[in-house]
Amino acid sequence: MSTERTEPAPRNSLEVYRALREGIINGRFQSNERLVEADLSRMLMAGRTAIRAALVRLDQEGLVAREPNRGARVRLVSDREALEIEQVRVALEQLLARQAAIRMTPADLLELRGILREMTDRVEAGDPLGYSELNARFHQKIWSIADQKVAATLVANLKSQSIRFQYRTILQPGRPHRSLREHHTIVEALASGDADASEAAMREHLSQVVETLKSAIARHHAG
Amino acid sequence: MSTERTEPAPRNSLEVYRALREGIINGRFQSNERLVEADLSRMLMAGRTAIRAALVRLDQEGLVAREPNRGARVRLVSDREALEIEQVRVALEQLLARQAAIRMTPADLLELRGILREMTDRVEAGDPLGYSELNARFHQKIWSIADQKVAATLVANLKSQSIRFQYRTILQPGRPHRSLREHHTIVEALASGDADASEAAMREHLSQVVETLKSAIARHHAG
DNA sequence: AGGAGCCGGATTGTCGACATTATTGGGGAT
DNA sequence: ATCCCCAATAATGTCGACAATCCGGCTCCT
Repeated sequence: MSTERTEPAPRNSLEVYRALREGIINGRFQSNERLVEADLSRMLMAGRTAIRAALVRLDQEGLVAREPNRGARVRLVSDREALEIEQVRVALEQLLARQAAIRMTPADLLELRGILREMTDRVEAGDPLGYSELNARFHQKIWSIADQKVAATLVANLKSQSIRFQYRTILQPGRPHRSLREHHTIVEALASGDADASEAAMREHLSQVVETLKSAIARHHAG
Repeated sequence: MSTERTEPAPRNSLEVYRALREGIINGRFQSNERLVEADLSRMLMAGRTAIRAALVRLDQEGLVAREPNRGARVRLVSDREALEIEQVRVALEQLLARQAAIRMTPADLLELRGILREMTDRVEAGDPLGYSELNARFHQKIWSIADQKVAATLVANLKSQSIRFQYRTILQPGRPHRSLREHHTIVEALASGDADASEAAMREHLSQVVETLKSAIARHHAG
């Protein structure tokens, strides 16, 4: 009973893939934990073939690492790599902000402002978790406005890889207010339809996150 | 004998993966061509299991498209998507140029200048193919200087997806000389260690490619 | 003639068994 | 006691066969 993980028994390989993916992202599998095909097969009530296909996919996606003849384990992303990922994310979100500025409609703007207002409420209510979720919605809305599938997909993938680090960076003292100001700036730039300004605002905002992450890592290494 | 494709008989799934990948990128498989597992199995002298694993990987990589129960085919990238890919590539190469400016050593600079000189020779010799190859080496060198695995991997993947379009864009009248000038500017910026200037120079250079691609697509739709 | 439904070939998805490869632990020689 | 080699074990990689699914054409009924 120690390894009781009551899953709703997926059968085909797609469901296995989704179940594993979720399990990794939500941290139900520890980082660097070995993923033995036979075990997963019993655990998820699926054939080894399905497990195998799912692992190959997750490997290519960067969530698990597979070594030939030595099995798969949950991929551990180093501090260094987390930083790289965040830097790439900045670059891509700049592009998305730029495109969003070009394609934005009045309806989109209204929705963004709505999210922004909610975010303000959460900050005033001292609800960092709710704020964090709205923050995600804010950015996703921009992605959908930009209408760039390639970039959006890549960003989403990167996010799933670095999810463990996010908690560290978001809960910094003084961050919420600053973050809120930055989001305001972004919306204003988008509203004016200025692509360059939007890109710059997004860069400013996310570079902040990168710096926070950098110092968090430095502190982590020191302490 | 119509389907004679003399391959050196790969056996394990890794080699199958590589062989298929190469075949797709080099255009030995037409765009949108169906990839029937049994056929590939015979053609590459490998079991269907290996083929299957390779196809899953290539699917996740974006080189083939698999629909459930309907098989796999070489993924056809639309004009629209090719443009998106190129835009993402610009964003990533900007980041790489910036990092390269920071990490560059004198030895790196020497090597870059060497490549640049060779490129000049090729232009004067009127050898667009050799120029194109050197161009690739130039950019790869920058990636290796930047030392950012995440971004470099993504760029490499994107390139393999859009390879078919590249031929169109590189062989434009007047392009070589302009391209050469832009490369010079990039090297100078890198040499001065100015991250912002390097990023801007790279952006200038690749935006040019994006514009060329845009008009090529427009022309293609018209004609 | 036209369309719904159905059969047959072709192809993918899944399973179980077997071969191959790493790892671990013990026994023997020095 | 230490090191090396080798068997035992556990896990992955591969294969062949079978089940499920899809596509085409055909029939049959109206």
